[in-house]
Parts: sequence; C-alpha cells; structure tokens
Amino acid sequence: MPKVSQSYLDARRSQILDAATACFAREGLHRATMQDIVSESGLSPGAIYNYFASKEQIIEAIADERQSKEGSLIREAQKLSDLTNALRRIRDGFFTQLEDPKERRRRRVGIQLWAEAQRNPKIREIVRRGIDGPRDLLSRMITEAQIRREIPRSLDPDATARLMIATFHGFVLQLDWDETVAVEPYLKVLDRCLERLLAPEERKQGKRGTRRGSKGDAGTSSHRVKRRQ
Amino acid sequence: MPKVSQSYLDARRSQILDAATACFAREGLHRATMQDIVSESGLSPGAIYNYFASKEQIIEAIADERQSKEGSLIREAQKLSDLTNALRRIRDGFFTQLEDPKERRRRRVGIQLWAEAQRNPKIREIVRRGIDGPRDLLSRMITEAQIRREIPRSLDPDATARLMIATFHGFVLQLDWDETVAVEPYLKVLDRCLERLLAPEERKQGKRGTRRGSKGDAGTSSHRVKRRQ
Amino acid sequence: MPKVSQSYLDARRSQILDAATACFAREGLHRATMQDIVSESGLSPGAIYNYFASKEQIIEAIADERQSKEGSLIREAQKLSDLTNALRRIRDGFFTQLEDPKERRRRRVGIQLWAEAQRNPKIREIVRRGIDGPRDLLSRMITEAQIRREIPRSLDPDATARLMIATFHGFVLQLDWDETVAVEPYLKVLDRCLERLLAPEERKQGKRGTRRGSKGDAGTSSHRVKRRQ
Amino acid sequence: MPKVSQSYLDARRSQILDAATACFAREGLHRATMQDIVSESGLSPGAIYNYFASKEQIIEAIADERQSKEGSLIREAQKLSDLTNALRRIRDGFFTQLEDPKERRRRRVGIQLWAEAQRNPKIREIVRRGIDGPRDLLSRMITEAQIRREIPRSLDPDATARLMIATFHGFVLQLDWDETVAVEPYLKVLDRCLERLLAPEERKQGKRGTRRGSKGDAGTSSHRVKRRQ
DNA sequence: AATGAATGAGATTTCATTCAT
DNA sequence: CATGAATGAAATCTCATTCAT
Repeated sequence: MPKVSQSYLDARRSQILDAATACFAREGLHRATMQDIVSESGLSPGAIYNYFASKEQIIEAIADERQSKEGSLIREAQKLSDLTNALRRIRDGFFTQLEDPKERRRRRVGIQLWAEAQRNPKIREIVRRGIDGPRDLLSRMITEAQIRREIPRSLDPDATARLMIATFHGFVLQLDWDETVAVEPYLKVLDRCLERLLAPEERKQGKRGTRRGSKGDAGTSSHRVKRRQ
Repeated sequence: MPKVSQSYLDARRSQILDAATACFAREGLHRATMQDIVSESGLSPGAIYNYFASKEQIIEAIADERQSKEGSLIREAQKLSDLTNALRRIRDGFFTQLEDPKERRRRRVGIQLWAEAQRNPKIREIVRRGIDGPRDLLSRMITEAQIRREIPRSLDPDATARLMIATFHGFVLQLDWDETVAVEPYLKVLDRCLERLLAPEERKQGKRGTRRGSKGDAGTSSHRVKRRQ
Repeated sequence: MPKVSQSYLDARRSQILDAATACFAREGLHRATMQDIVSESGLSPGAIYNYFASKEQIIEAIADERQSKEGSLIREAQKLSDLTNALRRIRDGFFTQLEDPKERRRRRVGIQLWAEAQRNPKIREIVRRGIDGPRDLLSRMITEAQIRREIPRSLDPDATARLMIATFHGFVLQLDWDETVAVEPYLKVLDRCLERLLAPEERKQGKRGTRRGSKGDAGTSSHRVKRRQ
Repeated sequence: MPKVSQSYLDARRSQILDAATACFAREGLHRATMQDIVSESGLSPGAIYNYFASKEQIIEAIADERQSKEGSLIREAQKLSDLTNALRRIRDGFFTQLEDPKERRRRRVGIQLWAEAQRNPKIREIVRRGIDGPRDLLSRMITEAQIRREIPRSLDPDATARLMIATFHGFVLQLDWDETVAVEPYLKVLDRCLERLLAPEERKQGKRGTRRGSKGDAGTSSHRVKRRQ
C-alpha cells in the first residue's frame, strides 16, 4: 500500500488514537496494553509503530488533542464583548459536551492524564499548557471586565479564574464516579454562584443605611474566617 | 514462631504504608514497584507480604486511611449548630491541611486513586465512600439549614454540596500542577462565593435593576474585608 | 513492465551493495537494518527486494565480491616465476590495499563475516572458499619452490601457507582495533621474518647445532610425516 | 532461597556465563536469544536478570573473563629471565589451550567479540585491553632482550610483538574455519620463524649482496610502497 | 516473622519481508 | 520495476509474587 494520500494517513492516525482512547478509558493508561490497542484498532503492531514511536507518544498525542480543543473553545469565547456572555459560552462549551458519551470517555482518560502528569514531564507540560493557557485567558478577561467596571475590582482575577476552572474539573470527577449525576442542577447552582460572585458591590446608603455598620456585619463572617488563620 | 507485640505489628504496617505512599507519590501507582517499596521501607519483600497480601491491598489500605480521615473531619463539623460555622470548619480542615507537605504527598496519591478508581472496583468503592459520604452529609446539612431558614430554599442541596466539593477537588488538582499556587487568595474568593450563594434571596418586587444591586448585599461586606489583601 | 538496460540493473545492484557495506561497517551485520540500507541507498524496500531476495543474500553478495577479488589477486601472482617475487606481489596486493579507507571499511565487514561464517553455512562456504583457495595456491607455490630448490624442503607447505595468511589476517584485526597503526613497520618485520624462514638452512655442524638443531630435526621429521596429508 | 553463600552466588553466575558461552558459540552473539540462555542454563529469565542487567552485560562479562585470563598468562611469562623461554611459555599457553574443546568454544565466541567490538564501545574497550596490554608486555620484553643483546636491535619491538600476536589470532581464525587443522605443524613453522627472526644478524661481509640481497630489496620495496602514501 | 533468590507470564518494541497500488 | 504502509513473529526485559531456609 504505497503512496497513499495524506488524508489516508490522517485517518489511520485517528483510527489509532480512537482505539487507544477507548482502551485507556476502559483499562486505564497502564493496564491497557499495546496489544489491546492493536486489537481495538484492527491494525498490526507494526502499523501502529509506523505512526507513533511508542505507547507514550500515543498518550501524548491524546493529551495534545484534548488540550488544543479546549484552548480553541476558550479563545472563541474571548472574542465576545462582555464577560457574562463569554462565561456563558465557555460554560456551555464545557458542560454540554459532558452529555456526549464520547466526550465522557475522553474525560475519563483526561483524569488519568492528570495522574500521569505527576510523573511524566511531557504529559505534565501538555496538561499544564491545557490549564494555564485557559486560566490566563480567563484571568485576563476578568481583569478587562473589571476595567470596564462590569464586575467588582476587589476580585482577584487569578483566584477567580481558578475557582471557575475548579468547579468544572471537580464536577468532571464527580461525573466520572457516578455517570448518572445530572448536569443541569449543578449548572444552575454554578450559574447562581458566579452571577452573585461577579455582581457589582452595593454602595447603598439607604436602608441598610449604616454603611459602615453593615460592613462590619456582613463582612464579618468572611472576615472572621480569615482571621483565625 | 516469633510472637511480637501488636504495637510492633502496627509500626511495621505504618512503615510499609508510609514507604508505599512515598513511592506512589514519587513514581505513580503503577510505576512504583514492590521493589521500590521494599527499598524505601527497608524491609524485605517477604516481610511486606506478611502484612499485605498484594500490592493492590497496600493501595487499598492507603485509600482507606485517607477516606476515613476525611470522613471524620466532616462528621465533626456536622455537630456544629449552624451551617456557616460548619462550612467554615470543614473548609479550614481541608484547605489548611494543604499547606502540609506530607498532606500534599497524600493528595498526589489521591489523584492517582481517582484514576485508579475507574478500573479497580475496590478502589472505586473506597473512593466513592470517601466522596459520597461527605456529600450526603453536606447535602443533609444544607437541607437542615434550609429548614432552619438559614439559607434559601431554592438551592438544590445535592448540587450545592457537589459544587462545594468540586471547588476543593479542583483546587487540589491545581496545587498538584503547580505547587507554588497560594491557598489564601483562592480561599478568599471561595468564601465570598459561598457567602453570596447562601445569602438570603432578596424578595424585592419591581425593578429588575435593583436585583443586581441587592445581590451585592452579602457580597459587599465580604468585599470590603478583602481590601487588606 | 518497464524494461531497462543491464547496465542500469548493475548500477542499482552496486548501489545497494555499497549502501549495505557502509551500513554493515557502521552498524554491524545484525544491527544494520534493511531500513538503514534503504535510507543509505536512497531506494525503497521494494526496490531492494527486486534485486536481492533477502538481507542474507545481500550479505552473501558482499562476501562473494570480496572473495573473488582476493582470489584473482593471488592467481595473478601465481603466474610469476619465482616464489620470492610472487610473495612480494601478494604481500603488496594485500597490505597496500589496507591504506585505502574504502578497503578498510570492507575489511571491517570482513571481520563480521568471519563471525557470521560460524553460523551461516552459506557464508561459511564463501569465506572458506576465499581462504582455502588462496591457501592451496600458496601451498602449491611453496611446494613448487621447494622442488625448484628455492626454499628448504623441510618446511611444511601447508603450515607455511597458513602462517603467511595468519600474519595478514591477524594484522587486519589489529588495524581494525586501532586505525592509526602503521603498516610499514609491520611489513618490515614480516618481510624479514619470511625472508629468513624461507632462507636455505645452514648445514653447519657444530656450535649452532646445539641450540635449536634438535628442534629443527624434529620439525623435519614431522614434515615428512605430514607429506602423506 | 534467601541468605545464600557467596559461593552459591558465584556458582550461579558461572552457570549463566557457561550457558551463555555455549549459546553464543552455537548460535552467535545476536542469534542466541535470552530464551536460549534460559533454556541452556536451566534458570528462569528473572533469575538471570538478577545476575546481569542485560544480555549485553553477559557478553561483557564473557569478554572480561577472557581478557583477564590471557592477561595473567602473559604476566606469568614475563617473569622468566630470557626472551626465548618466555616466548616459549606464552606460545605453549596459547596454543596448547587450543586443543581443548571448551577453549575452542570460547575462541569461537572470541571471534564474535572481535566483530562486536566494532560497534559496541564497551566490548571494544575490553577487547582492546585484552590485546594492547599483552602487546605492550611483549614489546617491552623484546626491548629488554635487545638491551641484553639477546636479539637484534634492528627489530622494531612493537611491530615484532604485533607479528607474534597476529600469528596467533590468524591461526585461531583458521581453526575456527576448519576444526581439523593440526596445531603442531603450524607451531613448528612458527617456532622456526620466530627463532630465525630473533636470531642474531649475520654480519658476514662479502656475500651479503648475493644471497638474500634481493630479498632485502624486497623489504625495501614495501617501504617504497609506503612512501607514496 | 524475616529473608531474598527464583519464578514466569506478559509487556513493549523491532524489523525482515510482502504486496496492493 | 518502484513504492512504502502493513505485517506479525519474535526478542528483550519487568515485576508481582512465592517459598525454602
């Protein structure tokens, strides 16, 4: 089979990565053997090694794919004018994907990659690129929204971005542990949470009147918490 | 037959689990070999197999330890009268631990256990027990607070509990990827987030515009507190 | 079916053998892969297999080339009238070649063929043909010189031929281990050695008789014994 | 089988090396598989890898053994007072060994090591140590004999040592190609050759030109050949 | 209880060769 | 004749576990 088109080559590559993803989701990164991938893909060991030099490189390729897909999703959203819309778009992008079984399979592998990143510098690099990039983008979007006075300036952009990302990753874990968990109720709480977090601060002088008194009041709780530390 | 004291036996067991945890944190659950654990522990293979029937059982024991520790932390908090205090206690318990290097090492292994849980039913069971239990507790605490009218009834207790847990697990991941991340700023945003999420809803009638303003209520105070940052 | 000229075919064949020789010299007979030869030659696997049915046949062809070249060199020399001149010619033929880098490369492969001959009957056959033939020739030349009374009859022709060949092969090895070894000083000693070996025996009676005379005697007898061989 | 004696360990090591030598002699360094060695030794793969980290290290160990044995043989001889006796001793040591089937087997492997040395730096190192050391020793012995006026000063010690070694290695090759070759006739010619090579030069005046003058010329020619280089 | 050498199934990877195009 | 992707047998090495001492 000589002289084949690039698209043929690409198809084979995808065939391998899909098979590998299926195996990894089923058996785990380490338990899945090359033979498993061979069987799943319908190719021969030699064929696979024509496309990837090692099992590790297959893993890297899978990590890479994931990372680039997420990156572009966020970059898209960034173009939107206001933060609220952008966040909504990002939220939709990430959470609605989760309903797709294929995406869940990829997320399963994603969790394994988190573990793998601890020991494998290349995977670590890829995973971090897939997290740090989006986080920086988010953080910048927040800062800009602060400049535009859309949201309170008191929010730490980096920490806020981290919180947003955490709410997603954390939920991905929960979905992994229990596939029946519904996405929607979670999203509802999450929305409410973000909405209030980003809401403008009141500078009322009216009813609650005391203004400074209230500060003591409400602030107290969060403040107190801090203090003991 | 050499008969030894129970405390001797326990010490050996700990010795093995500590060594294994170190190896797993360093090399990963699969890459770490029994020989690694043998070397790290200073014992012999045979000795180790006198205490644990297999590598897997060592992993299970480590998962168990973790799970029971977290469980008791939450059960403690549950005894507190109001939700705010209970949450504060829980938050402190989980997040301040993270400053401890030994705990971070355990969390590293914890991430690997998340991945392992996908394939290993026993580990899955243990991990889920460590998550579902606390989540149920949290959920119940929320429900009770709603009954006590401490917090809005519109919140879905389960989803809210999930969100809380997600913000912790998600941050654990971020710490794993970058050890230099500061805990405090994250906690500050998280506090503010929860505070506002749980704040009483305004029942204003009329102008939507106010809604956002009022939403600021609770948040505001917490915001001012922020200022010291 | 594209029909091409014989010279085209020959050129391709040489191209392959040259590339293979380069690879074998660089990597060794076993470590050099067909892919190496493919890369080195600039041809495709399929093309190479059009000219040689297997890697082994390439090796055989290389061994063949070598053997026939050496054979003809000796046959040439044989035509000379006296042993001394013939030996000189042979010696020049073999040793002066060694200065040529290309020839050294071939000798490198030659050493590998010596090892390969142990296990591969075909290679063994070819190598032996390349050694036994020349040795027989040498041996016959020596016998004839003895008949012509050019050299002592006490020399065992076969053993003498073997010694001559050994001095060459042995030096080839030394050159292989250290490319900087000078050929000239070696040749000088070798010349002197052969010159004296072939010199007429002294028929002195008396002093020298003591030392090695007896030994010489023994040798003589053994030689006669040999003759039946 | 814990806590075994050092001699037990040594026996196992030898067992492996013996099995490996047998396999290598039979199949060649590359064709012999670890499984062959496993079968031949009667041990398991794991057991073998407890003693040697890789197939290559087994090869190195075999090369090492060989080298050290030869080294000590020569060092022994060196202690003898005069060159003639020392050489005789060395010659006996090397050549009479060759009658031993086990030694022949080792020599077979030795030839493979010569080939292997080309590509494997470690083997190269070991082989060279096994050659250069003895050659230096020989060379020094020759120089000292020259100082003692035992042998002519006109001989280049290094080249002479090389010649001696070559006559051995070259013969080892011939034995490898044809196991039936008799050692004795070869030795006889070799003895005669060395004896005359080392014999005092005749300082006859007169007939120098007549007898072997031409031969001397021959030697010269080789020199001339050199020159153009 | 401890030791640690031995086990052996099984994992990854290689590479000579084929054959559809 | 040439191409080069595919094949798949086989090779090296690993490592959890055992068990005689």
